Amino acid sequence: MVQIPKTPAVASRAPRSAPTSTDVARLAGVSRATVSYVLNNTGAVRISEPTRRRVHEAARELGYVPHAAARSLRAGHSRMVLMPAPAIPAGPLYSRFFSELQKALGHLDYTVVQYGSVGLRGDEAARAWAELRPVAVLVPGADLGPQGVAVLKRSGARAVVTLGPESVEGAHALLMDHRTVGHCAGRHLYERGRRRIGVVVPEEAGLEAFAGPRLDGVRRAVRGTEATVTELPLAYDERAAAALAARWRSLRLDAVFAYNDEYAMLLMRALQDEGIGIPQETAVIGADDLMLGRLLRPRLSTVRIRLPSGPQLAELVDRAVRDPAAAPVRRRVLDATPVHREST
Amino acid sequence: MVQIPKTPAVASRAPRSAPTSTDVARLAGVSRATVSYVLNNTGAVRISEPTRRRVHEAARELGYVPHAAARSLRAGHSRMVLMPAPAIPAGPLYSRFFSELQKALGHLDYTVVQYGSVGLRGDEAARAWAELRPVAVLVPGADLGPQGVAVLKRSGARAVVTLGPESVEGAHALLMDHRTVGHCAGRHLYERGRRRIGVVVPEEAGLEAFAGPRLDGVRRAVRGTEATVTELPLAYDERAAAALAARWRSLRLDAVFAYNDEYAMLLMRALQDEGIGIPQETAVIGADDLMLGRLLRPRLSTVRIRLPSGPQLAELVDRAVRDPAAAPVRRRVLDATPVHREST
DNA sequence: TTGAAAGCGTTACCAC
DNA sequence: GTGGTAACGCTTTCAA
Repeated sequence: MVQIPKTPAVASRAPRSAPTSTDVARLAGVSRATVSYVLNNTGAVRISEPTRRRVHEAARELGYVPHAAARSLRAGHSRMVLMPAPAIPAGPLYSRFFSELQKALGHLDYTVVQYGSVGLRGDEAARAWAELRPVAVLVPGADLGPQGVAVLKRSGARAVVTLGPESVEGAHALLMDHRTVGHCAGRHLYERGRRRIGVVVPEEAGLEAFAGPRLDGVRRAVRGTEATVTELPLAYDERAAAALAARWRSLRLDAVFAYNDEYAMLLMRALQDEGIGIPQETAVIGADDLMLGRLLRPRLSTVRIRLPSGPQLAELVDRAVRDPAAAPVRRRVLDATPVHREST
Repeated sequence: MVQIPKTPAVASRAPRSAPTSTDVARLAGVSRATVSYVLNNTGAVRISEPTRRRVHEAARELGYVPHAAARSLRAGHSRMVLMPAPAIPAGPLYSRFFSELQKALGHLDYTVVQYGSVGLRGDEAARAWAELRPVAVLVPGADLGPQGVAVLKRSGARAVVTLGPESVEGAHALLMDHRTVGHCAGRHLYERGRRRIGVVVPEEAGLEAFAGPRLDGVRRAVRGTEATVTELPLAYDERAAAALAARWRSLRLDAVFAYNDEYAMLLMRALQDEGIGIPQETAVIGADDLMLGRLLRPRLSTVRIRLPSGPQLAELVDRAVRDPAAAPVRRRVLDATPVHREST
């Protein structure tokens, strides 16, 4: 029998485990320290050119990839920015916003990671995030309490930023108050002479966080006037829309804010099928300014929403990370403007 | 001068760094090993009830959160499933698919993480992912070559699954061949007597990966017949659509496959504004079966796309992880069926 | 210019 | 039952 000596590094075509810097060092005939110096381009230490080449060569040959966990364990910190992945599929507005933010943070050399927090809620989720020891955490929505913020900070997060309706003790807050959207729509309708305003409230789960404030915003917009606001629960579904349209005239409404452009299209179609004149008999306004709305006939009036730009927000995060002791930022960032087209 | 001894654990209300299991052990008056046993509920070792309580108490008081990096470094593996975050905002179909998958993997006790790979491409991206030592990697699109797969596997990934048009050497492949979608649309139009078929090709960046195959699919569907296929570049923009509609009659087409329902709506609107009868003069079909299409008049025919269910795919990943030596799976998973409504 | 060694937070093996 | 100790892969200080 011939014994084949198995040098770990060259054992076989399918090595049992990942090559380490030790393997690289061995192959290059240098110490682990030297490998680290070369691969990280450490400025303080000069390594001879031939050595550098040998190290690089060896690393390439072995397919060496540094171990992020070991590195950040040693360093005591990472550059990971964590955000929970949205539980419900996000709309185009939000998706674009996240994409941009991700890119901008990437340019600042952060690694952005979306964490799929399945069933976790509240402090449980915060603990799960904290296990990864992110340098910053961005949390949309209201999934995080003061306790959660404390947990994250204690475990090394230098910045916790919430994107939501309310600010949370200890965290930076980008206030995205959807009441503004409703307020904008409500005022637009009121100014155009409408007095009996319906507000669509989606029945789909996960939308309450937006729907409630938008409704509330409309109420505020007409508070102290003679105008009335009627809540209209609606499922995103043709039958439900038809049913609502069928009893529309009995509701005696002269306008409706349809939550967003998609619900607006759904409802508008149903109202038109019912022979209700838009905007003469009922004015319809949506929100989000999707391309969709421009294509409808009549063209759909809407509320345009502007979220903070990626680079702007990225810089805020970066500043917060660099100076964790600074006072928490508290900034309104949801900008809403009415876009008047033909449906109102 | 009175020297205040700073026990790290109780130093101040704002500890400089995260509490470790050492801190918990010290506070509970036990060893680190015992802490580990208690907090991980290690079955093999029996710990007295009072000790357990003391440990839990201490952990709670300090707000102790285990350090994932240290844990997985020690364990030599993690349960992280990594997927690159989509560079362009994904549509509702894809978003829903990912949500479901994430949930299903979560139930199998995997941690799903979307990695924001900004400008990284190909093997560079693969290396960045490999640094995290994920147990499995799911890659949509064609961003990964055989080299990349090799890197990932060498660094410990037990399963690499691609979701895309082609299978990659060494990886499991869920083949999502969008030619099927085009083929489905093309055949539908042909069967309904259409012979001069236009195919919208979006000009937006990032869509080529889908648009090309969909176009190709239409070509295949009518290969060997007298039918012709005309490529129609189109930006997602009212003006572009109007311009295309203006020269529509000169194109002498009797049908168009509009890439998806959104482009279909855009084009259909422009054609209608031009006085072109749908479906009499030109049949229009979209894809993705969005709610949108049902609301248009005429109701939009479409191609319904079914992706694999979350639990199904999660189980595939799990199996692959448990048996990395098994032969790579290679399965077609994109199911397309025509939905005939009024526009064709 | 290079190497030896310590230590980051965990867990698992083996004594006590 | 409980506690010491080694080891995971990496970086960095110090010494040669």
